[in-house]
Amino acid sequence: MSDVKAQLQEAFERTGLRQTPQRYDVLAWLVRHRKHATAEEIFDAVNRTNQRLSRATVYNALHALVESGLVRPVAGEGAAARFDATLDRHHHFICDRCGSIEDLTWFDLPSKAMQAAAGGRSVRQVEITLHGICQRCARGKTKQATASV
Amino acid sequence: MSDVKAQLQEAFERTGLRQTPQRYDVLAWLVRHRKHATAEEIFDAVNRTNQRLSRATVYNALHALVESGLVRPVAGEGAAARFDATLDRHHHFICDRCGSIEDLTWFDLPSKAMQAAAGGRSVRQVEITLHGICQRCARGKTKQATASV
DNA sequence: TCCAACTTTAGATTTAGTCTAAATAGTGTG
DNA sequence: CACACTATTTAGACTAAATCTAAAGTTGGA
Repeated sequence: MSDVKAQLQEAFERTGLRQTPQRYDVLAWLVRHRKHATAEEIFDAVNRTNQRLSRATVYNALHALVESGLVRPVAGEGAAARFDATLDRHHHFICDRCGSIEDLTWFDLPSKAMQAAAGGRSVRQVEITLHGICQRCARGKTKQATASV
Repeated sequence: MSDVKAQLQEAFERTGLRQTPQRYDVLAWLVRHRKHATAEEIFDAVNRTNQRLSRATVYNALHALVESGLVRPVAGEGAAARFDATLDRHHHFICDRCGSIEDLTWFDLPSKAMQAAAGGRSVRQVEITLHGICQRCARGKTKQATASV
């Protein structure tokens, strides 16, 4: 319990992210409930104990936490937004800064290890996305950015 | 040109998806423009040449195309919707049927090949998601589903 | 203590995506 | 070819998710 508390505090310090009660609550909830929650679920849950917590703050907190690497956004379900009609196999690269998506040439995966990790589940498709800074942005020609949520 | 046309027709036949002018236009546009477009961009573009094309139809068409494997949804930018506060490394499994997200134990990737594919880009993080049918759904205990876009 | 920067808040606003009911198009059968 | 049946499209209303805004509240450092 207080173990977790210490761990979280340490995490905030380590990343240099200012710790506010709201951010702490959001992170703590996410750590406690290991499900992959939506912003709305987090809002509802945290709001139940901490009455006046604004929806916008949940989004702010999540942004900040993702930014500093303590939380990872996962694209599930209908959260697609972009489409790709390629019939050839390839992977993707997404730029943290400008959000652009680029195709990468295909490389094979360790299917043995993958099968093991998948357990009994039947796998239809594997999706690999690398995140980082694209070459345009690296060269400082940053156009603009829309931060990821 | 007409080469592409034949290829697309072939693709429709192969997947058994009924070919309609709207679906054809959407797929053709996606093939021609290799960018990873949003539904809105596709709507705007296709609508420019094919005047009366409804927004809903673009979504319908995309659904159908994704369903039959001709188009792949890519989660970019703000399209996250779910969050995950884990400090331990892991991969994800998303069920096509019920949309649930499960954690998979970590397995290493072929970093050599990956580096090569990444070219000069600096990679901060790698994200791996397997798609398929989860064990609950496989057992027929399907609760319900929200189809992926 | 005071200031400046940062954060939170409530609620309005924007945007993406879905839904609906009616019209249209396509398919197979006799 | 006519028929009935099913699938698809349409416009626009609707819903839900996320962002924005301006004002109020916190915080840490000089």
